[in-house]
Amino acid sequence: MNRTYQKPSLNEPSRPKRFRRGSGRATLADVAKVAGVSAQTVSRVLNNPSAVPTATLEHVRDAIAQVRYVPNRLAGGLASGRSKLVAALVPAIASPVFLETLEALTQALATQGYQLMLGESGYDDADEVQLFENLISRGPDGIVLTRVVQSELARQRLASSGIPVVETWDLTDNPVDMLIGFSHEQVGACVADIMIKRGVKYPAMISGNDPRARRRRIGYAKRLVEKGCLRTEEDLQVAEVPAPAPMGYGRRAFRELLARQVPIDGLFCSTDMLALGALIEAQHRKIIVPDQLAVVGFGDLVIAADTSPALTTVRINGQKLGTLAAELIMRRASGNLVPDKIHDIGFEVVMRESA
Amino acid sequence: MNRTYQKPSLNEPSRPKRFRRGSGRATLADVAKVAGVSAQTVSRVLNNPSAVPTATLEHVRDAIAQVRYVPNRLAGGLASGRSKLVAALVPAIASPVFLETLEALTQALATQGYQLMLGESGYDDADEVQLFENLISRGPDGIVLTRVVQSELARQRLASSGIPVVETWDLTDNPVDMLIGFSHEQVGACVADIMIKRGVKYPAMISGNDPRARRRRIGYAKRLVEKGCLRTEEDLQVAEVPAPAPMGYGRRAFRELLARQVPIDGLFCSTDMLALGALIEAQHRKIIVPDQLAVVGFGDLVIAADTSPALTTVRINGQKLGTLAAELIMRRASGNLVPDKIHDIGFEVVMRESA
DNA sequence: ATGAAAGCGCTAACAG
DNA sequence: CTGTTAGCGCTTTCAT
Repeated sequence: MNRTYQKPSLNEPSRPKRFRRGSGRATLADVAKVAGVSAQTVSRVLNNPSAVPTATLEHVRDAIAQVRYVPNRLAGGLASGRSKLVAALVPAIASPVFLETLEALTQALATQGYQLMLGESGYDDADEVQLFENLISRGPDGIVLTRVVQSELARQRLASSGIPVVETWDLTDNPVDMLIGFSHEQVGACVADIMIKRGVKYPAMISGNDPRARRRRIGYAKRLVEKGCLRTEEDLQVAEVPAPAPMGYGRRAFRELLARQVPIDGLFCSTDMLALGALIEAQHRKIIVPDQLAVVGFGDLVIAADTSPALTTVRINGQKLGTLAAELIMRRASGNLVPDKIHDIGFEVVMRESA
Repeated sequence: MNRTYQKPSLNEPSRPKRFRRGSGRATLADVAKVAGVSAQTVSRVLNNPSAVPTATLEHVRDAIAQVRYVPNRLAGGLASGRSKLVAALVPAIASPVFLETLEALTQALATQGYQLMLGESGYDDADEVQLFENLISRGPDGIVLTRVVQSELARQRLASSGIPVVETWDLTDNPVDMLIGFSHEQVGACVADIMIKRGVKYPAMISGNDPRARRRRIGYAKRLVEKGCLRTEEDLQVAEVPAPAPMGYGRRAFRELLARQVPIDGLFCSTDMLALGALIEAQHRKIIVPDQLAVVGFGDLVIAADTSPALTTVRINGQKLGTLAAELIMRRASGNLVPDKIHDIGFEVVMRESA
């Protein structure tokens, strides 16, 4: 009998009075009927095959193939409390900065059958609670934020949901739960050191208007003052642009900086995209990088190695970050506690030609 | 009585013998108890408020706030057959090409309370069926593919799942369900026309190795032959690079092309990233664009307007595509049929400086 | 090693 | 307008 299995017609006279039709797809019970076992055994074949003898295993798997059974994980998740869904929230999907993280996260999750839900938070903090509750209502086994939670209310709601949370791309002393990040102030300070080592006299910065870019700027300005390159932090020439900033903003911001008629020989851009824009504008104006102007970016996007001149920048290991986030959550989901809740993954200065 | 509502303790002596503890979070029933109504009424307040008088509405909403009720959509989805989840599959998350589409899709879905699940398919077609079943098992209300389904088996499985499917970024005569795309061959032909109009004598191409880039190439070569610019399609100078191609590949591919010692005065790059790479390499080698070399890209990434010279390219309205995909799926989910299953959204040539 | 029963939290269907 | 009942398809718990 090789015919395709047919679910019993819904119009059979024996159906109960109060009736709801299901999805029409094969269910565990259908497989069980065909295989001549109970639904429970089929479930075991799927979720814990080692508890089932080989003979039964094959038998049931044949039945699964025959009825083209596709599990319903909504039902499974409801029953077990484990949805195998992980939610991630990024400020802007179109921003290339988090792509590497997101990709690593997705891939690491996929290896264990987890699926990513993606949400967009925006750069402002409007309605954090609403945003989080939307995710929580989906019953994810974990939530990854590419930010630190802002409001106290949101913190409480997240914490009381009992769902593992990983805040990333930033450092804070009291994370909601777990944290993977690095110090933006230190990044700024490091870039200042590069400038100073190059003998830069007139430092400037093009900065996105998001909180983290601002903290890189503060670290940068502070160190410049410490080293005597600047009198006060306010003396730093800064052009601020709205995040997420496309390359064109970098060109324009650099023009604006030049228009101030103040000498500039060192430029820190809060993202590589902005740096690329500045580089292009410099080339356009025949300003020689790095001889006349040192340029440093942030992020080490794939483009950074191939600009002309190649961009000196700060690399965040987004892949490591994403993979680690996935690991922490999956470890938690499997019932294990995570020993280290705070991970400072640091950053790396990539010296190339532009500074 | 303003105390926070407490769920009855799980250790009460009256609990049934066979016992499963839930998530510990408040449920509809808890809200109902506090509000002094039935669970059904609470459900109506949430999903169909117009069917409930204002007084009850407020009453229930107070109770919801009091117990900090967050709905469980896994349960809701299971019961109603509508999960308010939409799955999207992109070849590579790190590829900027689909970002605009993805962002528009996410945002359009979010307006109606839908949530995106993101998956990565890769550029090869390994295990399409597996990939799709993974998504299907999550019970999404729709599936958006940034590709056309390849294998017949995968087509059947998708179709028989009954889930609305939107294939995008391509055109085909027999879509699984709905389709939003444009003709890659026509894009290639259009670019050829630009080249010819510019008087290009020695056309070349840098192309990703994915099927759609190849079809753009075919359209390009065909038209060049038709117009007598090339003797045969094989005469086109092509450098092929692996997709998804970062900018650096464009630089290298262009070098490779130049190393062939064949004259080149027109270059079509299968993506803007590749074009940017070629542009940078040209600048590096003092090849004047567009005077000595016309360059045309594809995609109209945000960078394209701000390269130097500004990049002439082909624009796909990713935002429109994403929004439309969301609309089609949501219309279907609300029970309405979609009149037009195939949407050719075309493309737009954006003339800038590079050609 | 396998099965039966109970229930996860919600909504559809029906009845009032 | 509101409540009761019966599932959605699965896993947990317990019994064999």
